[in-house]
Amino acid sequence: MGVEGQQGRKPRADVQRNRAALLEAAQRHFLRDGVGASLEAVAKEAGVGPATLYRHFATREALLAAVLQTRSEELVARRADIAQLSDAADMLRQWLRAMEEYFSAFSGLPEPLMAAAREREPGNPLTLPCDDLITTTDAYVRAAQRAGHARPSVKGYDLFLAAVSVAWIKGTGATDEEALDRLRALIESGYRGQDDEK
Amino acid sequence: MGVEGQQGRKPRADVQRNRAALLEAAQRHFLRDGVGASLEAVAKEAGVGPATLYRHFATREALLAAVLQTRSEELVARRADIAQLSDAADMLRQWLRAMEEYFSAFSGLPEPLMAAAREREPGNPLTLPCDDLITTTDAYVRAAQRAGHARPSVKGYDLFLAAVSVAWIKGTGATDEEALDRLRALIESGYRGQDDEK
DNA sequence: AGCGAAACGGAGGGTGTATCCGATTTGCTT
DNA sequence: AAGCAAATCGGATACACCCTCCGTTTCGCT
Repeated sequence: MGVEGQQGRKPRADVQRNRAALLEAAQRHFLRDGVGASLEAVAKEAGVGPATLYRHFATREALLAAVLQTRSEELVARRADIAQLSDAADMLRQWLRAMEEYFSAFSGLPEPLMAAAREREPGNPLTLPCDDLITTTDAYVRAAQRAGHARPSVKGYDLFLAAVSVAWIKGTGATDEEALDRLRALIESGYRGQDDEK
Repeated sequence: MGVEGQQGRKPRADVQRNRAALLEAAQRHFLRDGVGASLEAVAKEAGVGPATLYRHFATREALLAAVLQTRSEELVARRADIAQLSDAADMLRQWLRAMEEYFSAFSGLPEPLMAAAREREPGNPLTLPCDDLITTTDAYVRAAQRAGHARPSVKGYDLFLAAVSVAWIKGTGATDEEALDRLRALIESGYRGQDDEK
């Protein structure tokens, strides 16, 4: 997986400039209107034509993935912090919370995220980050299970789904923070509890 | 809440015919394409112009609510069956499952449903059925709590949210039935477990 | 400064939503 | 059976958004 070392030509200045302008405009629009924001409007605000936007980001998902890059790095940083904790239960809880906040970056983000989780082809730019999150979650779950803080039957993927769900509900704006807290408590109690099935 | 007894004129035949055709076409399209189906296509398949569709159903939600009427009645029937059970825990579990199936009638249905739950105005035709479901869920939760099968801090609304979430995930088509079962188990374990917080 | 490749962006085709208004259908009356 | 007025219909239309083609412009290199 070596990087092509030789760059036959220096990248054009306008390319970088436009890309940056597009990302900034997209971030604003995604924040305000959710992931369904008008790409036409994004292009206009960035001062470029529609074609330029599509040349830089072939699909809405590609643009979304690029905009999420920053937040993704924040998440990695938080993951490093969390890894410093001593209690496996705390680690899992905080990791779930960090994921949930990541999923809540823009309203409607859970939708394309789940679509990415569905596809096994790497055609979707969101698939890779998604898979990474699931794997990480599974590691935290296993650690919690070894410490006796999680039921053996729970999988990392399950809690990934739970975190996406909470983020989805939050994104609909239908509920207050209090109800969300109760839901989080419900989930936590759900993976902590005994495996008492027959 | 008396019905206006006098009908100055017999309702026109074409009105009823068109309404029925629209509902049938809408049902087919919602089933195939989810709640985002093209209303234009629905009108065409029903053999009417777009204006006729909008005259009968002012918004997509109104059409959705009308199409859901049938399923809503099925749900009421199941509720009667469930009320015959002896075990409060069984009742709650089966009611949650029945709701979840109702929410899964069409792909994407949870979205407008949550939007309806958000609005306090009865402008949205989905708000009323929604409120009814929450109230019913709360009744089942309370019964389960009295029998010691549910934590006291859980509210009906919480489990309504949980059921909507599971339906949403199912609707994304990203997961197999196995993962959904684990998620349901997680939720059940969540509301059954002890209230062991400090 | 000039050249060729790379990038740009406006124009345009396609789909979907929602509304206006002249034409049509319908139920009722005579 | 025929006519009337009101209710209903549906094509035409305005608008928004997505996405792509292609002639024009910009940029890096020499």
